[in-house]
Amino acid sequence: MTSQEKPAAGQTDPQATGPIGFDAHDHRQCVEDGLAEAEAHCAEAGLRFTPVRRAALKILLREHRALGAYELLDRLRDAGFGGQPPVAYRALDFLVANGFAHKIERLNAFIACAHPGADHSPAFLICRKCDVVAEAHSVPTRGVLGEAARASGFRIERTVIEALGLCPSCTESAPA
Amino acid sequence: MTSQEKPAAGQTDPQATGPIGFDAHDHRQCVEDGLAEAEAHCAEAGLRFTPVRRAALKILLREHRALGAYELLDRLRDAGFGGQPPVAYRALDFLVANGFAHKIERLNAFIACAHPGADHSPAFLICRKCDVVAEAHSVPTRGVLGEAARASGFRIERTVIEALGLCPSCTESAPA
DNA sequence: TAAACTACCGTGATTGTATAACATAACGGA
DNA sequence: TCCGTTATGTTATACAATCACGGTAGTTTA
Repeated sequence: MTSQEKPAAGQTDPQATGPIGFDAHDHRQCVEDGLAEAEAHCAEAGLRFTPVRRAALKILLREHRALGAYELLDRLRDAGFGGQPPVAYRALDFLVANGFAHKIERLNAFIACAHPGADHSPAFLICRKCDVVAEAHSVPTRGVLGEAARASGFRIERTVIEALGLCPSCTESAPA
Repeated sequence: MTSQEKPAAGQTDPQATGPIGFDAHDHRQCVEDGLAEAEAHCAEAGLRFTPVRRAALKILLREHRALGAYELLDRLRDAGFGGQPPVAYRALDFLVANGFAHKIERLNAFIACAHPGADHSPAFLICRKCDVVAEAHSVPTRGVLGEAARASGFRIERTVIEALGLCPSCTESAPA
């Protein structure tokens, strides 16, 4: 784990305003927005937004980067929840299934959704140097996959679209 | 593991002609082609196509589906090579680094390249029912990732493009 | 009100994936 | 022949994910 300009190791300062995706914004606000959004969506859909699930989402929102399952588990334990793997994985399953978080396959890690509420197919830009992750939208029926699927009669259900490389700021410090 | 129209469990008959990608072709031939292609490429590029690496590629070519690292390891052990994880992973690293095989992130598994020789960015269609994998070409600078990268100044180095769903034949047997 | 049901949570153990760390053997050039 | 590089073998361990079991709390049903 490379935590660079973070105020405290292991626990990000919720007051901080820092880079998300690749541009800056009010971090404190988006944690609250994310939780409120999830709360509303669950209430409407009859889903149970339980304490563990809420805590897990809060941790992911605060961090605003991809977190491994065991990292999340550590923090859940610190927060007074169960400390065994299934505790984290069940919460993550719920969050991912309902679009509040995404799994980054390349990293075997999870990140809070940057566009809560929307039912979408995400695409990610992942910086290999500073671990920042930016989320964009993709359209499964377009692009190479869509063409190949149409041509062969394949029915797409989910897509994994991820790019690994250097984010703008890391590109400057390590050119060529 | 769901091996459907395979003649023997665990060990594919090298004489068989069966579906690859989603269409049929001469399987025996493509194993030999793949090995010959790799051999030639290594000779030209000054790479060492050692016995383990050759055996690993042969196993992947024979199977023609995504194989887990430990599955590959078992077969390497059966073939008289070292039985510890790094043996498989180092062979896989070599094959992937030189484009003779690809990793399917979604499955944590590896598959022989279907277009040997070409330096390319692969995209995959993965059937969740029969585990067949089809390989297509993608162009990193196009599509959602390319647009997002250009817009933000991100420099793409590698991409992971995978679709999960139902292949043509599985779609028929399980419609809706 | 009590029984039955369901969904969620906690825990222990296990399997699968991947790499670190270190020692040895094989190859190639000075 | 010596030496540096590369590949392999081996041990151990970190990290990821799931299985299986039992308990609990809330709801439904009678």
